[in-house]
Amino acid sequence: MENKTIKILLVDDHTLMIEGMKALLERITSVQIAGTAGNAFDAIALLKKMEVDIAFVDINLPDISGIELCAKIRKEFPHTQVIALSTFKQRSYVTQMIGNGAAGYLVKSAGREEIEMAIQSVLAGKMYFSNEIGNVPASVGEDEAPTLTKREKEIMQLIAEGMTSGEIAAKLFLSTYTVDTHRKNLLTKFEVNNTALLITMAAKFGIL
Amino acid sequence: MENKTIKILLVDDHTLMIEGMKALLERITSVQIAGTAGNAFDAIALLKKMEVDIAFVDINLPDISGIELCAKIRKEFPHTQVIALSTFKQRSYVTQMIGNGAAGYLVKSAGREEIEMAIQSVLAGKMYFSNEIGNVPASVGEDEAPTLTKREKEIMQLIAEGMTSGEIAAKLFLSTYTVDTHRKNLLTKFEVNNTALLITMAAKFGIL
DNA sequence: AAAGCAATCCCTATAATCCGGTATTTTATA
DNA sequence: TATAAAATACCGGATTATAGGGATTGCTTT
Repeated sequence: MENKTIKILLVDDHTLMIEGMKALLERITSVQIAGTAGNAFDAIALLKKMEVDIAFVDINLPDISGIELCAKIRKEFPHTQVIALSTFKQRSYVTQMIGNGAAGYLVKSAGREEIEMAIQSVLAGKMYFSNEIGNVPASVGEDEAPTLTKREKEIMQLIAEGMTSGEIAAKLFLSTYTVDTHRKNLLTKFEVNNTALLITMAAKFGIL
Repeated sequence: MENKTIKILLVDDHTLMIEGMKALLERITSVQIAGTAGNAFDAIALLKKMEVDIAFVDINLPDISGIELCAKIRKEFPHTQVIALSTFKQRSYVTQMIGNGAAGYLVKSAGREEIEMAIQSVLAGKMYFSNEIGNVPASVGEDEAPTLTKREKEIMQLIAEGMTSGEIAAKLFLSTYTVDTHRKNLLTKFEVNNTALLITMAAKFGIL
């Protein structure tokens, strides 16, 4: 593990971010950028073609969330370790990423040292978390976020953006009845009984 | 400014916090605890009676928010500098505190060194921010959170907790009409047209 | 092949919110 | 003490959301 080059995959839809990471990583000998992808779909395609040791995955991706991608990678390419990338804000995501198999979590403002440390830690089988995450919660009796289906997440997002059931239905080419059913299921899953509390919970869990 | 004792006011409704701070600060020569208050009202009263160099203000106070108190202090007692105290979570408040004249921002888990540094910085006319806040935003084109009245905040909170207008009215001994009016005003102030988006925005601004 | 789940659609009735006004009473504050 | 801002209360109509059902299709997993 010491004298082999470490193959890295970068997944982020912000080109600047990819470029920045590349520039940083290329200065590290023993590291090689195996590929870059702007979305989860391309990332999976690349992983099928090559061996990758570490995948840096942005939490916000255009197609599916980085959290899902993380789970997918861990399942289909167990050799590949995942390090999550995010802006500092969504610390509620940290828990979710860990739950889905991420080996590390870096904020995007991290410097070269942090990234190197993350890589070393993860290859050594340890987890690494960005300093900026801080002396995080160890959170008091936090509840688990319910598991949502793709459609539910999509609709949840649109509700949070202020769209009515009718508008959502129109946008997704569905019947309003269908959207209503999904809403009902969301309320049930979150164990709440109105939209206001639904959004509050979703925000707490970092789903928004 | 060097050889004078620095007079400090502590404002926090958690007695333990006050005690802890006192213990820390008393070890620093040249610092003198001028007074302590458990709410904004008492704090103002104390400020009227004595000269205070630095006020440590908790963001969460029982009567009015620390943010408002901060604005008030800066306005009525310009000689007094304000350092905000908060738990690590509400970093969205940092921006608001700065906007309202705070000279510093400390997380409650800060140690003696941090507090000393904060005091020194602030007296030297510089701003101080807790390490744990991190290389904060410099935030990209963020919108300003609208200014809410006390009642509005209160009702906003209850809406977020999932209560209906009727329930809120009962709890606050108000007419449902009144609660509805406040809701309307909230929607107007946030420039949204339903509760879902209202909560989303409030969460973004860290009001919840 | 059966079971389970996700996603779709339908119906009815009740409850809650939203929109557009208007209007009085407190409380701050200049 | 004016005057502004906040808080209170009211009305009617329109729109949306919620609660309680039931039902079909397709996909995956056992």
